[in-house]
Amino acid sequence: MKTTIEDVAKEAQVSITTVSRVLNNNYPVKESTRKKVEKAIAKLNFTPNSLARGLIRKRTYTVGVIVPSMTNLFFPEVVKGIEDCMGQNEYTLFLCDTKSEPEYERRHVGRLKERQVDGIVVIGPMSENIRSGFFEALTKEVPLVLVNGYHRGVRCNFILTDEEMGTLEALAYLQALGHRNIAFLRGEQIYSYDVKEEIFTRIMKQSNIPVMQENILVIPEGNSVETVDMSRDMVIRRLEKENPPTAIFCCNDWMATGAINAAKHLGVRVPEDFSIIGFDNIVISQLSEPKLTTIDQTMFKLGQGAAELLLEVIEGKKGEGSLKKVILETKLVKRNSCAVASRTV
Amino acid sequence: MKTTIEDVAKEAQVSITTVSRVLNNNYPVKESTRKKVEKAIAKLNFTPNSLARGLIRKRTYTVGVIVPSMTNLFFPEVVKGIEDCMGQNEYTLFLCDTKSEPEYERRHVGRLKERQVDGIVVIGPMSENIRSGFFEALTKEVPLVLVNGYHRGVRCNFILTDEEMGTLEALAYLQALGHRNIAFLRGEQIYSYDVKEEIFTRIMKQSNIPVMQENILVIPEGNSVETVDMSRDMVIRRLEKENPPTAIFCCNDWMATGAINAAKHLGVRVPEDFSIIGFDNIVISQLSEPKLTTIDQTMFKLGQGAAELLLEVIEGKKGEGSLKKVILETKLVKRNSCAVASRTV
DNA sequence: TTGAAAGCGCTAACAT
DNA sequence: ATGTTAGCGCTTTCAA
Repeated sequence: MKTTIEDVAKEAQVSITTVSRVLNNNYPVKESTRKKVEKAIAKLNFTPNSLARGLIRKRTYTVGVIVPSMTNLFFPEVVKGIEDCMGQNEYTLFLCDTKSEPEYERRHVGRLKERQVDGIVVIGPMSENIRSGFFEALTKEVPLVLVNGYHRGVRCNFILTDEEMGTLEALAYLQALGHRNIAFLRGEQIYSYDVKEEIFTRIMKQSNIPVMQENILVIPEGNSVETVDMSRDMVIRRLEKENPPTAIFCCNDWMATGAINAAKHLGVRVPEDFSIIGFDNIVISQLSEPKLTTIDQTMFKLGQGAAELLLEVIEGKKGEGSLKKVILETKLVKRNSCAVASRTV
Repeated sequence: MKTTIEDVAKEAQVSITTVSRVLNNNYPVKESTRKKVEKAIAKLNFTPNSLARGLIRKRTYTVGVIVPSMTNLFFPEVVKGIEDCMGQNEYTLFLCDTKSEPEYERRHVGRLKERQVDGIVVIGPMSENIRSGFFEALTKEVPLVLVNGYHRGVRCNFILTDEEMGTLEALAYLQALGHRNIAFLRGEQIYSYDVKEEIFTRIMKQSNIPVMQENILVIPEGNSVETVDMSRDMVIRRLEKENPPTAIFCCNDWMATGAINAAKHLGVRVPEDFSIIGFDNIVISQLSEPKLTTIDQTMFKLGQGAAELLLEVIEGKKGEGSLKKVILETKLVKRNSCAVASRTV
């Protein structure tokens, strides 16, 4: 049998209340008594049961973190930020992997509620569950923060990076280097790619550069190892065609890595003959030769920010009425994959 | 106020016992009663409180997972394996990041015990805590499985990959390709590097190849982004010296990536002029050009295996006496960074 | 097939 | 400064 507060009380010859008091250090206890109790605790190797504590206090000091994938390089970075902040506040994290299934996402939320978490943060929430009102409803039940995946008009707490500004900055940088014939590489389906493409098109128009359809490159899967090879092949094909671009904007670093490999394959020099800019600044952007110039999504900060926001909501307990949308700035990280355009169109 | 089982009972006009029975589906309940209760549950949007349940049952269906780092590419893969197995068994994971601090590791264990987890798996446990007997003592208190970090004579449940065999296989492969002048690249301190170096030295001796001290390359930090650049510089220096090796064995894929970058920097062709073999098969091994030949540590399986082993221990409840040591085989993954030696010493 | 009642280990009034 | 006691929300005998 596990030792309980009662065993400790007996051992120290005091009441369980007193033991509780030295445990929580929230009421005056005579020094000598405290010593006795502490000795008993040590002797019995007593560990308080936080289930019982949580049951009464209605506070568990746990939060749930839901991610679409553990192995994606982006999410662990965010989780780290959350853990960094929450850990300091004595919270422990539940981690749930949805494998990008809306169904699993809902199920995990259910389990977390059963476990009486003090709050939930969902990184990259599924569109389906945002649109259906699932998260709006959840917001009324439990402190909730969504990281990225922002949709207009959805009444939830959000924290996100300003991908529009980031795209703008990347494109401006390329243009400042003299590039006019710029390709755009994206994956299918995901909302943030749409946003980026829209901005790409707009900027090209504003600069009076006709957008060639051949310069919009779309691969099926945007966020995995396979993405690298898909991107590589796609870029090779484009580079071999007429009027090859002098630069490429990639919607994330996986794609940009593929672009670097494409150039290497063709003997095209990066950045002298071909400039490549990525997005996210995940760890692989520092692994290539040359190292990738990219837009930093500051994932660690995103995590910290999510945690801070969640803490606010938990403390606030207002539930509704005081929803927040926090937008973090992106940052251009200049490394070695971009240079002045060597030729003009 | 949250709705409780009592509210449901009132709504359905039955006793809480009956509600509990339909919740757990463990005693006969008349169909019509069940319907009533289910309707009440739905109407009140009732979620059972698993703290209360855990308090009674002495079973929480939670397990703690402790990792030295979230962002290391190796650990998330293992965690995914654990989650895959545990998730199917209705478990939820607590995730704890120790930042490689023995002190944090101990503190997290303490918190997990308070939370009454049914078991704990520690991935890459800190040597300090293994040697001090901390984990041996813990084994007597709670179901515990250690992933890697095996030390002889330590009475804990272990699961690990056979790194000795893996090293052997890698070296044999290199030799079969005709390489005799082989370099060895490692980081400091970590036990598994010691094991690998020992084998390297032994094999060289067995093959009557004098081990040149210049061929043992040691960098300070073996397991982070910085490792790539450190390795790159280290390999460049070696390759520029007398009698350069025709192949290199790298203790992990970060180092191997650095080696590839070194070759690229020097204009040395991989694999034609220089063969590189890595270890682990983390995701970056598929990103480089050429793709890395490496030894697969089957991290996902490692995680699954750990989960299965933990489940056994939890069910078994024998606590001691029945400790297990599970060893997984590694696998040589032939990709494109190794080829027949172009010259001999 | 159902219900009453005794806790699980702890906290927090309320006494003393 | 310390102790008594009533629960927190649930499961599980035991009885009906």
